[in-house]
Amino acid sequence: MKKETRKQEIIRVASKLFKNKGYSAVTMRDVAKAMDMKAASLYNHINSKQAILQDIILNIAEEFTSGMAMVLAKDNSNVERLNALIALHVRIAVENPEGLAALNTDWMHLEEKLDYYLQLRNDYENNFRNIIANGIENNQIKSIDVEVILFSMLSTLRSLYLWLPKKGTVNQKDLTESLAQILIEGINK
Amino acid sequence: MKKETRKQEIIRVASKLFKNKGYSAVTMRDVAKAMDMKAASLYNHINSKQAILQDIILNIAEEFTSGMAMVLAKDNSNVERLNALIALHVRIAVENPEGLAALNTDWMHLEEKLDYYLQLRNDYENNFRNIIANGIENNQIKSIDVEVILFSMLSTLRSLYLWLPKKGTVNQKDLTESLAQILIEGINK
DNA sequence: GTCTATAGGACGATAGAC
DNA sequence: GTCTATCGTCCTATAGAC
Repeated sequence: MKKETRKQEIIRVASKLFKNKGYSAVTMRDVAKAMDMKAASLYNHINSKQAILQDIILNIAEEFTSGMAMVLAKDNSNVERLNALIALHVRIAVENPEGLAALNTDWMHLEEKLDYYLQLRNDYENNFRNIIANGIENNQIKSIDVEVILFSMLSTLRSLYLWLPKKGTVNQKDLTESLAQILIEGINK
Repeated sequence: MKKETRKQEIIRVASKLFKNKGYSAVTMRDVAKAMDMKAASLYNHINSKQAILQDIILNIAEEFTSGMAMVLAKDNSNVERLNALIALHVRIAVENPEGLAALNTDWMHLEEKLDYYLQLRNDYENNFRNIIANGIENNQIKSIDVEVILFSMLSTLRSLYLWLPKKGTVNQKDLTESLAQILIEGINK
């Protein structure tokens, strides 16, 4: 494990604050206070408040993009691919719940990088949708409105960051299996 | 249908802006511009920006509370109760997606009314959890971690506001049925 | 690399004319 | 009920000393 640079520390502390109050409500003075320094000093390490948001959101968005590429690279069934995507979301949520919060609630405050982010998100959703649609075509998944299935799965997976911190230390494998069962097999007996 | 007062109009316009940028990023000058008036004039109808947020969030929170009370008043099975709660969330999301956005993303910016909101939300979640737990006890619902089921269902239902506007006019009954099938029966064939 | 000081503007809200 | 003018405060970011 490499030692955390001052810049990385600022970004980590800022993402925690962003999670609690949102990007717009967090001031550079808040970040500085949490870092035990003055706001002006932050600018020796980062270029702007906006640059912090970009760093947080784009790193995670690109992690989802490469995760999806790996899922699609394997020659698995559609249901197996959905299971792999559930594991991907759980892993990223466990590793960086604060960053995920910013991605989910503050992406609209991106400025120059907004279009790039939206493109990544759109591509990801299209790939997710195609897996579901293929599953329905091949009679592996129930013939329910693709958009409703996509929405339901993504809503749950995208909300993991809200819920994980409450659980203390989480057994990643157990959670992935429970979620897979609920999202794919349902809860009815 | 009673005629909308100027105050109600301001709150409706503000909730639309809050949905797009969040409470903190929306200024009273933004609200005034959208109303085609000057910021100072808003204060003849509302007491403060905070009062607008309170009105939006607490009205919806109380609607969920009374909806839950009605579900619990009927002598139905636990699975039937879950179906009724799905219908409740769909109805409120269709009626007021902008208000739901504020409730979901800006509740932490409530000031005096924060504790009251948190109490309503906590009570609602406890009732929801008990329905699931009773269903498991009575062998109607699969024996999966109650918290994971609760989280999964609430995540989907609470995200409806993000997704409904994309669908244009929604058939409320069809959506409720699709969601019920996915959330309760699963997607696997 | 941290500080003090401050530029330059936006913020919520009020006063008072009409 | 809407306006103009403005108060006092806070914002991001920079300049320059140490």
